[in-house]
Amino acid sequence: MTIRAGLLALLTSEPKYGYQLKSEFDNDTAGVWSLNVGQVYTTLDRLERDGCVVAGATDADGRKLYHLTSVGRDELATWFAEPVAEDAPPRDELLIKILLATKTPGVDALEVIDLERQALHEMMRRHRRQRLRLNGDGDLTADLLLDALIARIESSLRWLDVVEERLVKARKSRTGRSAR
Amino acid sequence: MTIRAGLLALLTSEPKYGYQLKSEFDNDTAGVWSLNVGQVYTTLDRLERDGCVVAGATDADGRKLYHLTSVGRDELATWFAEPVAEDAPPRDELLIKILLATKTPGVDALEVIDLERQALHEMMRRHRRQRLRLNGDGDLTADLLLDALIARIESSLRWLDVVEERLVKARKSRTGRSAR
DNA sequence: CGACACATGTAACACGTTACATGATTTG
DNA sequence: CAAATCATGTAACGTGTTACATGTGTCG
Repeated sequence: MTIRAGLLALLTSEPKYGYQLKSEFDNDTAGVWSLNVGQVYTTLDRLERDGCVVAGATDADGRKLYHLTSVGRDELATWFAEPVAEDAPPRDELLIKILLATKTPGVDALEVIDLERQALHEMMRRHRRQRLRLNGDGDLTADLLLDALIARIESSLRWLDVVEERLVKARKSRTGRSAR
Repeated sequence: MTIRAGLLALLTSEPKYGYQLKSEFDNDTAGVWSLNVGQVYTTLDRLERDGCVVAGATDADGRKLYHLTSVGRDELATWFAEPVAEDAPPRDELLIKILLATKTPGVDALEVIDLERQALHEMMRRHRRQRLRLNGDGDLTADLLLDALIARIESSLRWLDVVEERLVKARKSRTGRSAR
């Protein structure tokens, strides 16, 4: 739904062609969620099939321009009008993984936590570096996006600490009992 | 990948049947990511096709038991050994939506933010209520999961505040200029 | 000239999701 | 007895993803 709605959003201002949509989406998400071009075309096909867009005339350079229809406009309006956080949160691989790690025999949850922590730190470093690079570009969007990503990672890191603490505590009390 | 790996993880301790896997997964994720039973069976089919599990004999009650194979064990080990946060973060609908809302003509980003904020607050209330209910159950996992979800929502809410602030600031400076 | 960005598409597949069908067993 | 839970499955579909094929234009 994300990409589909994203393309509709990009088409509201004016008709655009596939490759252009890819570039704009990439820019608007600061390159964080770069699209595979092929996917833009397949998604456009589906949008056309569903009557959300129509492929009008080509532009001066022979590029096929897609126009938003009223159906598409409606779908987009609905997307903006309905909150994302409706029911269940999206399945989060990190959370599920850690929870299962604590319950799976033969898997040391503390090791998994450490691994994920390192990867998150690396990710955060990358984001911070990118934010520094962008600083001064005046690109508000990119800045906001990076803020969100960094904040989310920090939240994950704090959570990993909490989980680790509880595991260590549980482990200590267990060895304490068995060592008596 | 999440469900697939999840089923493998649940099968490490002993052979299990489909319905059992569904219940255990639901429990392990505190009902937050409840599985559709049908999906368990289709995923098991795919796992069998890929040689990760084999359907052995049925148990005393005639339920089909799936055993983990060495291939499955390997795949699971790889899953645990590779960090989730590898490259790009998962496409986040909320972030993309807000970013696009600020750039889409005819859409009031402040309204969208407000809507999402309300939904997030509602979600958080639900999680907190559930955490209170569970308190005393001694279910460590559920508690940890709810902690993570609440923390994530708080992080999203803070971010929405930041975005709103910047938008209001930008809007003010614009009207200030035009009103002169 | 060679590499790279631009530009459009197709084929195949993985994963997830929903809805439907069917029947046994348990329990209020 | 009726309803709910247990239990297994199938069919159809939507989205996303990758890899591949193909061609034009541009720039060093």
